[in-house]
Amino acid sequence: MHTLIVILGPTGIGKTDLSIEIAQEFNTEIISSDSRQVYKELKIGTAVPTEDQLSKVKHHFIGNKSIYDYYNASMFELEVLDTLKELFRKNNQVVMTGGSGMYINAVCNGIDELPTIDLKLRNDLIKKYEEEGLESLRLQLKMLDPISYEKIDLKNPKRILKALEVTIQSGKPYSSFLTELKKERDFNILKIGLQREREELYERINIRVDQMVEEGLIEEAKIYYKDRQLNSLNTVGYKELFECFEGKITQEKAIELIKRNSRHYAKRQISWFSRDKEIVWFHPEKKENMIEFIKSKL
RNA sequence: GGUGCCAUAGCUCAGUUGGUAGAGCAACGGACUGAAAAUCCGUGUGUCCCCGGUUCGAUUCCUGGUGGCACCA
Repeated sequence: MHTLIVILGPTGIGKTDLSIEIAQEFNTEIISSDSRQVYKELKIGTAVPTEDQLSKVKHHFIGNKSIYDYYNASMFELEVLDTLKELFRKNNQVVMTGGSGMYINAVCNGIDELPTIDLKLRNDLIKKYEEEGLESLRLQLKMLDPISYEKIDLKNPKRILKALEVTIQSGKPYSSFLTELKKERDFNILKIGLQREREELYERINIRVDQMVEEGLIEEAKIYYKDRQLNSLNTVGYKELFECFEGKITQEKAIELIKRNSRHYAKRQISWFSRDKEIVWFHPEKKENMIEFIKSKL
């Protein structure tokens, strides 16, 4: 039976090295489940594995897209399933590692099919939001899709925009697309979560940000300053430096904010993962215990 | 050594005419179905430096400590 070994945890916890060792143990390859490491232009700020690390184990979904491409969790799901089909021909186990909870869920549980949104429609709705405010979008949603209106976080513009664009594009309410069904996969899934003391995790994050700066994060961000409006660049490590380039904050302040925002991000990841009862938690240094656990489940 | 000022949340500080306290930043908790490193929601977390005194009641007033800062020696 084929097994997907998912190694997950917040940013900076130590997934990269560990997953390489686990992949080596099972003589297999790694799928990255990281929504920002897919962009080939973003290297330093997204902490992609080094050349040395990449040479040890073949990685997929790192640097396979461009920041100028449109990409999302559904596309990731389909592409990963394709890749897994290939990989399972030669390996009974495949490792998937990363911290993007929604991307991991897309692969493990699937997400419902939605129509592709016309770019003009999306921009029109955003324009409407900017000009008329959230209340106007709420009223429209209440009319077009009362079920979503009841269920959705009405203070979150992105949620309302999503529901509206799907409803308008398809002519059917957004809520009618949501099946809440978990898609069956033809492989087993083992979820391993990595945990550390909060203080230790934050210390690691702070140190890593300083390292990124030494490795040239500021120069990397400068290259893409002109593209700062892209969603792919609405990313911790870049957006703060763009503020600095605009003269709004000092470089020192930007680095401080990168650290803080990385900590906040880590916390959000912890919240997300803590809901998933399938995850078995380990300390990142307990590699032997993890391998023992994985083998017992194969 | 003397004089003065200060000591309140993790930090910087406000405040209480005596009824155990609140801002900013930081921090903490949560939500999440194609933008997700995104987006959104919620929460003051406190021996008010210490020992006494006055008082029904002291973080607040008083004595004495301790620590810090400034000035004078």
